[in-house]
Amino acid sequence: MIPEFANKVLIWFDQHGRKDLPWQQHPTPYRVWVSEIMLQQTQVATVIPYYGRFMQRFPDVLTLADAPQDDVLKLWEGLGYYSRARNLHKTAQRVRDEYACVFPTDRADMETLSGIGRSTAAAILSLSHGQAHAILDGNVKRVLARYHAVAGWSGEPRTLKQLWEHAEHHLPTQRNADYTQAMMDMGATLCTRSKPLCLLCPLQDGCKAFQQGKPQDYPGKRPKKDLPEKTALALLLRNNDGELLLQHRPPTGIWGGLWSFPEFADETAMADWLAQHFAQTCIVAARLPTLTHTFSHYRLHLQPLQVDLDAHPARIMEGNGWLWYKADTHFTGGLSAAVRQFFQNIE
DNA sequence: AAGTCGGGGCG
DNA sequence: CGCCCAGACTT
Repeated sequence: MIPEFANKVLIWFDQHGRKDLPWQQHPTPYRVWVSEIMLQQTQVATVIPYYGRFMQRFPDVLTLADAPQDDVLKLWEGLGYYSRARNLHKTAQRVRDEYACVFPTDRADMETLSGIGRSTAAAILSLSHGQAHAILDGNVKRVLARYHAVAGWSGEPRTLKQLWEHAEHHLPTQRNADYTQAMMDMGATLCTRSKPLCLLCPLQDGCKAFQQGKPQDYPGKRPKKDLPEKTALALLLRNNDGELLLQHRPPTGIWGGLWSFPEFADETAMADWLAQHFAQTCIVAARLPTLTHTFSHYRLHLQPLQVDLDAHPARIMEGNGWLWYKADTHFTGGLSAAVRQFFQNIE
């Protein structure tokens, strides 16, 4: 049975929906899963080249599970939210070890995997197996919030609950994969955040926000709070081969698992560290322009200080989370956008 | 300059 | 449960 809402969505999909996205070709759970994780944080146009490189390097879940984490982060470089790449890797290993490389087909089992919550599990099972589950990503939230004039912000539990109820209510028992894709497409191409194309929308008739004449008022906005400002020093330590020291960051926190310049709260901390590791006084060769990086919850001002070593450094720093970065050689670890930008500037 | 995004993790 | 965390991109 296909409810009227879903019927309209499906008719629109047949004419206007996207059917040629890379992950729509051979939509196996693995291929859909990787695309969904990438799409959680990034728009389709940006994801496509990343997805192609990722599938080329990791064509199946076993290849991904067996790869070094550095390789995974390298292909994620620039996408942000690096915990998702780490979760992707971890989940691949669980699917290899606990499910013999075959993704579970039960939604509850799927949701125990790292990085897969209710909506992502539903999307994978819907798009790859046609199972009838509702999704609720940002696009679908917008469509439903407008159609039903749900005013609150989806970060509020009761608003989220209402949206899930609407999503479940409209679910068709047939053509679920097309319906899921259609809802995402409508949110992305028609029911956009600003300037929605209501005149082209198949749901215009029943849409409460349209009737009110103010689709832009939905969904409700996250209450804003001002960002704390933080500052730190980034040490650009150069040895006499012209190589720069990179530090493997801890697995959690900002830029987790990526490689970046050693960071210090102040020059005293930096000087102490240099004295301890290189028996060298801290002679700052250059103070480079401050880099400002904005995260969702604070703004970071990084002051790069260049220090040149006069003696050849001991090689004890190699391995164990440290390396000397050679500008002209291939480096397999992941770099944050800030570090990459920095390297681009000096090259 | 401000808004966006789904899920993890903690108390 | 309620709250905070994470980053590069679009508008």
